[in-house]
Amino acid sequence: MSSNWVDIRDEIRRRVLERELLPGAKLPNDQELAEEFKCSRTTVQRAMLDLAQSGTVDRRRKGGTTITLHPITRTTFDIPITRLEIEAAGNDYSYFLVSREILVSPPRVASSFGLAEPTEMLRVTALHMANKQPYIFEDRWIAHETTPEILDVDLSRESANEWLIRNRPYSDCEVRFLAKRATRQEAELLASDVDEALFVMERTTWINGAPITMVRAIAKPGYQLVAKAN
Amino acid sequence: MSSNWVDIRDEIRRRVLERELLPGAKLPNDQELAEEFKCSRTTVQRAMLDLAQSGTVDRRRKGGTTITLHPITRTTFDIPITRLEIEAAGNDYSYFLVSREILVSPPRVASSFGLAEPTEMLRVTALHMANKQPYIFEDRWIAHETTPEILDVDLSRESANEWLIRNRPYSDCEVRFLAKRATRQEAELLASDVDEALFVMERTTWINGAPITMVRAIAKPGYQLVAKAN
DNA sequence: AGAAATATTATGTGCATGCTTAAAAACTTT
DNA sequence: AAAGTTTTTAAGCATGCACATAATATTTCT
Repeated sequence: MSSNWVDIRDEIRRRVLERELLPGAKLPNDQELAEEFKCSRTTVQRAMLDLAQSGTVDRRRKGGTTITLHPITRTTFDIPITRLEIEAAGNDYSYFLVSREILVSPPRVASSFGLAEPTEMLRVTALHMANKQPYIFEDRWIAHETTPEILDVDLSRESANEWLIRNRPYSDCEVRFLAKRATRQEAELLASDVDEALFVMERTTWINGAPITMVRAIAKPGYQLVAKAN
Repeated sequence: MSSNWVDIRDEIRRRVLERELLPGAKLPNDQELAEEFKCSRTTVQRAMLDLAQSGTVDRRRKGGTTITLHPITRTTFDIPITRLEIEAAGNDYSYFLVSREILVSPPRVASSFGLAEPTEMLRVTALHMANKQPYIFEDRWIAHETTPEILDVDLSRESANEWLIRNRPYSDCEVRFLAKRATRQEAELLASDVDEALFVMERTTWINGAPITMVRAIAKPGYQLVAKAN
């Protein structure tokens, strides 16, 4: 007769779906819910933690628990290592280095790191391919002041992507998604038309405030990032 | 001297960052960690729950806890109601209905719902504006078989977005992000060039298997979706 | 009346303990 | 050796209890 925390969570969700609980509605306190569901307050707490994390309810000390007033769509995306994404889809992965040079970062890159001054950085561009077809074009800036070892890595064999993920963990990461028109170079490498709309995943990482890398993963035409919400 | 769960989580994170724990490494079991941190197993469990949810560790019964072998970037995006997003940025929100008609859904839409047959649906297009400037163009298909009440709503006053969110909760939601070239109509409405690359957030929702709505939110040129990971 | 101090209350966190469950490992049987 | 069975192990779940903390409500003081 008594419930586990999943049952409680699902029952609250059901009440929201059935409109027995409307946005802004106040729930009974944990103690009362525990009595209703014939379980301990700890179990209710566990269910409420989950509902709060998914954005279904708001919890405030003394204020109690309320159904979120303005429902949002909360989605979690996992951005994997490109090689693994390709292999997971059962395709053959290959990679080649397009360019590698040391340059002063343009303002766009410096400002993304929160740096006032343009700095010398290692700039690497590379192409990831699935079944010999272009898949993702990677345009990367690496703060070689923070990660000097990268200068000794043979990037024509191993992608900077993987080397960094394995050897330089980060403490902070900012992700942005955007669309951009294909430049002539991008169009050539990704086998698309110039001016085609391309989907871009941009990631900037730091370790304890020091910049590590900023990468634009520019996907082939038609690429979609999919996730299930809730 | 004893730790709370946040301290434990942060210490494990630190060990990963400092490469004291490498990907694939096995952690001591909860009991041993509890002794190390001089706290109860429950507290360790709480920290591990958080680390598992953020994708830092993998936990398997009997298998124990290991540092995630292939680190991924896990990001949570909250997609708010457009009006609230605009108002939160301190801008003035306005909205107008562009079109409203009943049409047979094209294959692209039907297949997004997982429907084999094309079905009659209500198709609504509308423009959301910030400070009188175009912000997001909304191209929506509504399964009026599932939600007949929508036919009586005055969509020139209230956006379908808000009416649905308030009146038709969903049990399942699929989100996809992509880039598309501006059509002539989109370019006109969003004050962009034809062929400009536009960022699209597409959401499809169901309630217990029955389709509710599919919406393409087509953002103005230059729009970026930003999130902090971890 | 308005400000400051105090009490109240609901959630948050932690502890000790025991039972459940999935999966690996060990063992048996074919 | 392969296949099936049992055992063991480590994480997951649940309980009851106590104290911490933050936000609100109430009272006291000026």
